[in-house]
Amino acid sequence: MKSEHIPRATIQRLAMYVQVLEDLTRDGTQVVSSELLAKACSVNPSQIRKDLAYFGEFGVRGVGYYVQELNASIKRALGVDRIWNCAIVGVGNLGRALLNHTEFKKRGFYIVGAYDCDPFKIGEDISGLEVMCTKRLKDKVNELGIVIAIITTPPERAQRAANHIIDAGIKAIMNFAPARIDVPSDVCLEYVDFFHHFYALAFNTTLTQRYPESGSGKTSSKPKPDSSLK
Amino acid sequence: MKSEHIPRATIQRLAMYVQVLEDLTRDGTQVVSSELLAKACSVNPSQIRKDLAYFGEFGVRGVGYYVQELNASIKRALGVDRIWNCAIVGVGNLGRALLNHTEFKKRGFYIVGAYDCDPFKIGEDISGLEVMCTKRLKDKVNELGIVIAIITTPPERAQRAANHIIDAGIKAIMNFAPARIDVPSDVCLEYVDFFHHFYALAFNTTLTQRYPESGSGKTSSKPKPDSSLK
DNA sequence: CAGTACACGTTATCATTTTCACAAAAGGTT
DNA sequence: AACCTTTTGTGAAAATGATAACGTGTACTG
Repeated sequence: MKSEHIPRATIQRLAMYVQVLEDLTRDGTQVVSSELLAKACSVNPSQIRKDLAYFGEFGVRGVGYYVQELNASIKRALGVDRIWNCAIVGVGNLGRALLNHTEFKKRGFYIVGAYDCDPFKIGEDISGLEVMCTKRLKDKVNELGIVIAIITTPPERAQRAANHIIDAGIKAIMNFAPARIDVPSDVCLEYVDFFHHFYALAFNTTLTQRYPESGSGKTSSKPKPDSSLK
Repeated sequence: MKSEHIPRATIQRLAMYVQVLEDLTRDGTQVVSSELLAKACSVNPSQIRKDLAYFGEFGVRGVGYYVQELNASIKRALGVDRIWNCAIVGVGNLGRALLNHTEFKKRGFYIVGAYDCDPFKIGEDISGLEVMCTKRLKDKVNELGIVIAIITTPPERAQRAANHIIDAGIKAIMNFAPARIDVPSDVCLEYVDFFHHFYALAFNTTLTQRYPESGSGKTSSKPKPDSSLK
């Protein structure tokens, strides 16, 4: 029913539910059952009910879940019913792409600062944001209300970037650089490396081609529930 | 020791090991123990030995693993010891960013085609690649040897893109669009949505701030092994 | 050339996560 | 107003994944 320890997998699924619920909202669907939601997400219906049970009771027995209400509840549970101000550290290809990515604002993650150690980049304007020296991050944290730092440096400079971030007192880091970094235990850290997903895809594809039997050669991950959606 | 069903988590960790092993290679390290590798990856040493055991015996007792050799073995196990030709479907901000991302080629994923349904984009040249109509994908698959399709369309067009891809006979899809899609069971599908990671970060951060006790408010995921690295 | 320390591979144990199964509650129906 | 259908919430069972413990092979030492 409430808190205790919540599996990481649950959090990831909650994020997925939000995605589907927003699709449903756009479609104008009012109510959804765990069964239907489960199908759309390729998970087990009980799974969904269990996941939600960590945070409270959001459904109506015999009816299902009110789409918008559930969506709002999950977002509140995840802590994404607010605005998170972010700074980007490392203005290379990827950093620029993220700065131009409109989805950030839509999802409540506002990029309010861009930092780089390259003197040639400092002063440059990217979609209305002036690139500043990474050393100035510390001064700007309070002024801009930065709570998340996004590392988009080359791998060899990721740790140094992290050090600046930690020094600036920021407690949440999203690391896009393909390198492991060390941070104090009071700092939250997430890695994004989509090549890991590519590796997984390559592996599954190779498997499927070798043993074309069991569906899409899943390793043992997701179930294959029905596979017939509308 | 061999095959059986391999957990998805294992695959993801293997990808991480590769990353660390390549760092070690650059540093000139010859041999690494499961203990050391484990520390660098924040996992349990047994975990690493177990993960590797799915694929064979790669170490030497009393010594450890030869870094380069192990790296090559893992890559072979994952199926990334070859070149995978990819096509990008959807040439928006994100698609362009990926097209310009040099890391793809380094990792063995060659982007050999770019497709979009917008007439204004067709014909455009992006880093040496001519954008073509998505409908032409089918003709080009064999000619270019495309085996992976990358969807970078807006969410509402993701399913249509997927349909074209399936129709073209491609069996592996990497979906960057924030939308669930349906594919036949013989098609491998992976999702990349880094907002899921942002949600997880937001959640953990919120937790940590509420209950600052247990380290970085981990839900229950990774261990916190030692936390002292060099 | 024994002896010893080390680190892997493997089996066994433990913990967590997922699934199953059912009782309780809501809403509609006769 | 009682009944029936539906679908949630939840505890128990099953499956899965992670950790610990142990035995084995390697290399090094004296």
